[in-house]
Amino acid sequence: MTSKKERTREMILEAAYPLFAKEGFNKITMKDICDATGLSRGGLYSHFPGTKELFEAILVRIQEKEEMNFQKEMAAGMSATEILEKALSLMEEEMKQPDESLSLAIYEYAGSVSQPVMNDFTQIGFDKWSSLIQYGIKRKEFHSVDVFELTNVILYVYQGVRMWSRITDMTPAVFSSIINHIRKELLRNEE
Amino acid sequence: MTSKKERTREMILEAAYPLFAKEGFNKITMKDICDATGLSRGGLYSHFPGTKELFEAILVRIQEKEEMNFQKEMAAGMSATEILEKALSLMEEEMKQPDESLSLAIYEYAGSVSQPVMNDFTQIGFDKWSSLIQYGIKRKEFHSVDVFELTNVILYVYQGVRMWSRITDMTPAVFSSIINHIRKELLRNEE
Amino acid sequence: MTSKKERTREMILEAAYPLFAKEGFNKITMKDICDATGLSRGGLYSHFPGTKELFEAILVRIQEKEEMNFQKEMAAGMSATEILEKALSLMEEEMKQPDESLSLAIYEYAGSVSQPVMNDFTQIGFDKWSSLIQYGIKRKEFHSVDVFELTNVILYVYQGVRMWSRITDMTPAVFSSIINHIRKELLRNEE
Amino acid sequence: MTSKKERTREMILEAAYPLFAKEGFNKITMKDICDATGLSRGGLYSHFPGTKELFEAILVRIQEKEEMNFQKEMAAGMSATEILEKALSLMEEEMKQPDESLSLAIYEYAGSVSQPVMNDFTQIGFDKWSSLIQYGIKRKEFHSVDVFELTNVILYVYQGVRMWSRITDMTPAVFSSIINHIRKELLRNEE
DNA sequence: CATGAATGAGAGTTCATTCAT
DNA sequence: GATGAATGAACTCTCATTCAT
Repeated sequence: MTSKKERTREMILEAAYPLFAKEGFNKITMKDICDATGLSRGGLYSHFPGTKELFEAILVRIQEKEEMNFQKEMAAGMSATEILEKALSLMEEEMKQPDESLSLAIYEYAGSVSQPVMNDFTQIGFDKWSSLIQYGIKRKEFHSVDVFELTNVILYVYQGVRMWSRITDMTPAVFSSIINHIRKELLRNEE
Repeated sequence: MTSKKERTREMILEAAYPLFAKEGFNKITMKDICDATGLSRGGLYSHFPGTKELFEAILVRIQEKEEMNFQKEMAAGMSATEILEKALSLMEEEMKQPDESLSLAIYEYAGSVSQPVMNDFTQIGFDKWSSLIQYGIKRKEFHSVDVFELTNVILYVYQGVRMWSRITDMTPAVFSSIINHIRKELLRNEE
Repeated sequence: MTSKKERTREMILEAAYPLFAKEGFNKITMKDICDATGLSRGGLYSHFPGTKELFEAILVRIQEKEEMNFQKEMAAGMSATEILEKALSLMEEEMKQPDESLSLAIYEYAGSVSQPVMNDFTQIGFDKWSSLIQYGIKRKEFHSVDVFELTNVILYVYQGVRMWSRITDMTPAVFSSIINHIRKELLRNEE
Repeated sequence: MTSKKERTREMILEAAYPLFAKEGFNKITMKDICDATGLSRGGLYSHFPGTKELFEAILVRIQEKEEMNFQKEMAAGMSATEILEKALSLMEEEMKQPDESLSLAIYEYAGSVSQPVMNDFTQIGFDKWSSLIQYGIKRKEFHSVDVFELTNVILYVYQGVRMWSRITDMTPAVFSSIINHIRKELLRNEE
């Protein structure tokens, strides 16, 4: 059974997530998190020594979730097309909810620590998509595209949209045009 | 002759730009800008009432520069391919210098004002690329791609890279793969 | 037992009173009160968000004290003359100690908030004196004067003296002449 | 002919008066007076070294006006009753216009200089009323009241009303009750 | 002289962080 | 442990005052 301390920790991360998603990293203070969790100053500090460490804990949780993707499906022999469609749907859904994106917070956080801490993150995303594309090509479901190139395009166009959708009015048509582009690049029958 | 006030104002913007580019919007304080310009508190405040307004002045200058693009070249009848190649070169150059990018600052700034101030910005970029692509298609230099779709991909993959290159180690190979993707989508003879 | 917070709050009010009495409202800064209380900036601000609210807390305490006057004595059937003499003595004492008067501070404070906050104060003073005069008249101890008129005279001549004694040299003879005037207006046997 | 410098000086005093009347002494800054006069910082400073000296210049002008009172009328043999009625009318008018009163500013100013500077002011007012009352008694128009006492009452009840009328809602009935009291104390036929 | 850009001291305010209870 | 009062550093902002133009 998880200890009380452990549960409080989870509760804090849960409560802090929307704050960071909404306001970014720099604007959020320990006081904000006290207010959001209902914990006292001292109480919060006994769990996390600062916003930096707290945010890192949130990142770790996300990373754990991200890692679980595609591997199972590919191992189970699911069709590449099917995996792709599921992934694109999810992507499109996420694009539509910019308020739940940690993007801004991640950028701010990464800018406030000296060294490139997001390398792992990028690597995970890169591997995920690379392996899916290779899997699709091997199964002749996908065009034999340049894997490196298309992976980069997918990764960064997605990041670009998530970011800008927070700060400009962006219609769903934009999201689908992006999704569509990716699909067309990969799938034969869409030609 | 420009007044002294005007010259000081320009000097402030010049000095503040790299600060915002390096640290983003939220982290920069008026004091930082005092230090960077050598002005006193009061002196700086007599020019700008806060970082928000100062940053907006920087944005206006950028926007003015951005607006001048492509139109002249197209009006002069320059080949679409040539314009594209120049633009892609410039893009690649900019990708290599994440420290000079205001991206992070713009995101933070946009998040700290209530509503979509960046719509104009996006519109300008969109129009620029849309018109170039249409121009290229009309001149049979470009594939007859979906203009809306490809413009979006170009815009946001560029923004994604600029942002993400600030916070991860990104090799030049990534930049060229992106540039290459765009080129291939548009130019016939690259197929 | 009163909480620590409560006790600190009282201590602050106690320490701030003489500052306001001596210097008025506008001249006193939160820093002055920090120095007077020995509290740090943050400590003081956690109790009061500014001089305005702090001063209001002082006013509330005074008002609570003021409200208790005369009612008990009249209810107990004490002679009007006796009550009056006690009140006049107190008044004369107060006139002699301009440094303890909040008058200036109250004027400044009242001028710095938008609308008539002192109406309650005036009303309390008015009721107090009105009821005493009526009580004295009913008991045939006082002349049957115009209650409204004499109440106003008493109230404002007192305020005028308190104010003006802060800023000119005023001899005790002035105080007694005022006190004497009030007494003569009310008491039969003084004629 | 008055020099230009002289006229600017007068203009400054004229423009500054309503500021002090409305806001008191402490709240008014040299900047406020710059704005009100349209003068530049340097320009204003070449006339007055600070708000203190500027306000003193205003006080001197007022004092000069005050001094001219009653003496002429009494010398001309005008009836005491008539002089009194004129004075009371003026008083009542002034009470009705608290916004034009410098009272608050004077109190603040006096509190901000170390020594009692308002003695002259008080003396002038005292002499004015004392001599009128004596004049009226000598002419058998006034009751033979205690001159010292009644002069004090008149002076301070007036100051009290002027002050409080700025900060509470005060009906005209209050003003007339005060005026009436003074009249009754002095005039026989009002008995 | 007048102007107004600039200085610099100091007020207001907020929070990360500590520590007695 | 948890609490929340208190500290103190740092930031925003305002003006009296100066001084080059």
